[in-house]
Amino acid sequence: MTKREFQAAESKEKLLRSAAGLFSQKGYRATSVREINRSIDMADGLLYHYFPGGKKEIFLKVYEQSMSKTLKSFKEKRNQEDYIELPIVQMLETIYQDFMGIVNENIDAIRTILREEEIQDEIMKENDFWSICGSEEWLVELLKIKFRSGEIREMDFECAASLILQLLRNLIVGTAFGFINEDMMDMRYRYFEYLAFLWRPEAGNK
Amino acid sequence: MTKREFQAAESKEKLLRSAAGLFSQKGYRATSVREINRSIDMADGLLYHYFPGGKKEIFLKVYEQSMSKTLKSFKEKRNQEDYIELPIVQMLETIYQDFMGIVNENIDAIRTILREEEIQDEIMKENDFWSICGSEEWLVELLKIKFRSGEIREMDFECAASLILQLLRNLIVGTAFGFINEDMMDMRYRYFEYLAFLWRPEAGNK
Amino acid sequence: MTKREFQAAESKEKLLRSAAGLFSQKGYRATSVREINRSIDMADGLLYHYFPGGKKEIFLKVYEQSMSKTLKSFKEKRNQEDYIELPIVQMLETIYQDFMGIVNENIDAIRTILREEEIQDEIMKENDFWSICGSEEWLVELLKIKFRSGEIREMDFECAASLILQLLRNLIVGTAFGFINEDMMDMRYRYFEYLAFLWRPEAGNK
Amino acid sequence: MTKREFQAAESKEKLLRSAAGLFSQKGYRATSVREINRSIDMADGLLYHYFPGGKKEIFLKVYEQSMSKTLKSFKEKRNQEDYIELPIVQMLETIYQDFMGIVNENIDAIRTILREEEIQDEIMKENDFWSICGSEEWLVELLKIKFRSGEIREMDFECAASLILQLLRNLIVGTAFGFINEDMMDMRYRYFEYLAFLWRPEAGNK
DNA sequence: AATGAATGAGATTTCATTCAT
DNA sequence: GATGAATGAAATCTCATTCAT
Repeated sequence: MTKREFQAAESKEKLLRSAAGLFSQKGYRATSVREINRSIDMADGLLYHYFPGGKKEIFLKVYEQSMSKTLKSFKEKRNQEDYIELPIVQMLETIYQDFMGIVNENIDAIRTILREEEIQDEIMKENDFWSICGSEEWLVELLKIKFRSGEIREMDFECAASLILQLLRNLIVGTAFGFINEDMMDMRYRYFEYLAFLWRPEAGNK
Repeated sequence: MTKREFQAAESKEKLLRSAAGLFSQKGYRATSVREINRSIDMADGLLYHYFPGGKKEIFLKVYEQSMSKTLKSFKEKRNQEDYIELPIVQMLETIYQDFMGIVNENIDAIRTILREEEIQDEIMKENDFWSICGSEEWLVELLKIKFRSGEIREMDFECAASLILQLLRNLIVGTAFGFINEDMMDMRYRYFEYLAFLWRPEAGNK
Repeated sequence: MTKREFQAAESKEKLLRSAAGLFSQKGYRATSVREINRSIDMADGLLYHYFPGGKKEIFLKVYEQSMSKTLKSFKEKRNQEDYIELPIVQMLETIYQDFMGIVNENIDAIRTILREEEIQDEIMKENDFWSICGSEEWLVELLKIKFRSGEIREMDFECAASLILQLLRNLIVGTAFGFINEDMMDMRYRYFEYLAFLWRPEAGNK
Repeated sequence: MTKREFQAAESKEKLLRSAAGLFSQKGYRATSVREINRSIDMADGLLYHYFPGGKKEIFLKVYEQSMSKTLKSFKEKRNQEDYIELPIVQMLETIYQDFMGIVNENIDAIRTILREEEIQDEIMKENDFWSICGSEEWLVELLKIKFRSGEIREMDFECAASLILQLLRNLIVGTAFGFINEDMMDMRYRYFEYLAFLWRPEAGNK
């Protein structure tokens, strides 16, 4: 890579970073192309050199970059078998930690996409955004293993998995829109214990 | 009320109705003041006579109107004691029905407010938007009554109530952003049965 | 008409005049909307108040105004029966005078329209621009009358009329593009005498 | 010529060819420098190496090339003495054929130059564009020869020649601007016969 | 109360040209 | 010779808001 190629790549990267920041701060519509350029002292025309599609293209690229990373992370997590060894409460807490870690890293992109009607459809269709927490099979399997090992009682595992994922999805949106506060977060351990209690094998069956 | 005052009130009402429709259809930024005026054949300047704060004021008024209705509805529902008589599954279904009925009536306003960052903070602060499903005490009480009557077992009732409300809150946002599809809706009865199963008094305790 | 309506009409008229002048001076593409506004000290947005279609609409309106006047003038001229009384050379000269008078009044519009590929098709189709010298029947009739009165000999009158109209059309384009100079204009009397000579009834037939 | 010089000449030629095509297709203003470069896969800066005057210079060079060929062709034609042998109608048709052949080959350049006001003056002044059909002496001579051989009668030969050239000039512009249709073209034989008829030596003089 | 003409800042985008590499 | 990144002026158009009538 020559010096020029490096500089070019850097300029493009700077544009993407600047755009990502502004988009997440102010949203798509409220961020002007001029602002993106000014924030990195770049001439107005250059953005169209790197992104001929203009504002829309740079937004989609910003998203693509961030979202593909996120989606990959989610899939990797699910395949890990670390969860099996843990007792129920710790298992739920670990899933939560993993999930929220990824969400927090990408919260800006998630919030921005959710907010921009104009652009949302294109992104949602192409990328199946909500699939990130959609296919619940891995969790169903996990619960069944726990059942077979006698840690939890028999029940509608699909329902259980689905409800847990709904809670996780709620975390994403809630975090993005700021209606989940610290108190709610801190209550989670109590939630997990409550679930573990409900799932406990019945005394009479022992 | 003089004839003039009546006319004025009528004009204001027409403005609010038209604005509400357009805001929910296209969002705040994408709706132009001119559009609002044209849709009811009103001169451009007149809007500032009724709403000196301009577009922003009219948006806040639209929201206020819609939200205060919504909040009132929620509170009324919660005070009803119809839920007590019902068996668990029916009780959950009825709560769901009541809740979704109100959400659906106000879904446009909800969606618009969630989407418009520029304006959201002002609204959220003033009105404690999320309080609509926040104070869970009424549900805690309900569950306790059910416990006392022997329909459900003892457990962390605050946790149980909180989780149910989280699910309801998820429904609001999910419906607003279109990521809850029919299938998910239809699964709810299975959810309710699953919960009723988990809550069932243990056989050994009888 | 109130004072305000008058002012509004005046503003619109000023815009049209300014646009017409600049378009004819520099052409459509080379004239900027800003220039039009600056030349009459008008705010940039106002043009779009009067002509929501922007630059294209104002151009078409300028043309419409000018062209409809022109087309009407041409048609009126042709219906006049003043030509019949005149001897051949004077008749041709009078037709020429009438024709060029109209052309000169509208030469800016004609030149601009001819030049602007982008816009030409729309105008040509809607208005049948070249019809202004197209239907030659009136001239054929005129020549036949002259023949019957013995002033000219028998010949292919349609050809004769068509050629004369081609010369007139040439005058329009030539004047518009500046390749007809004064000398050529001054030669016209010689042309007319030449034609009169060619058309003279043959000596042997007398 | 070194290899370098050869490459340079080749690059220049490629630029000119591509530019000529694009200019004639879309006009001067509507053709961007970038388009020219892309069409031959050339770096943006290189055009200024070969043509320091930029877009304007390349346009003038394109025109020069095309126009000088055209002008040369016209002059060559006029010097040919093939016309003398032919009877009047065939003579006119042959002149027409020769003329239109040249016009058609260069119609793109002609149209482009006529359309681009910005550039027209420079070209017209330097090259006396309309001289291509201007000096009518050759045609005057031709007609005089025909008179002396008894094929046509005496008349104002300069007028006759001038009128014929005006018709030819009309053909150029009409073809360039597309207001000469097939029907008009097909009528030309009738025109020529009409002229031959008018020019016929008078019966009584024989 | 009502009108709509007027304002002007600001948005996105294009493009000929320059210049360091 | 060749590259394409960088520049920035300028173009068209939108829109919330003001104000004379």
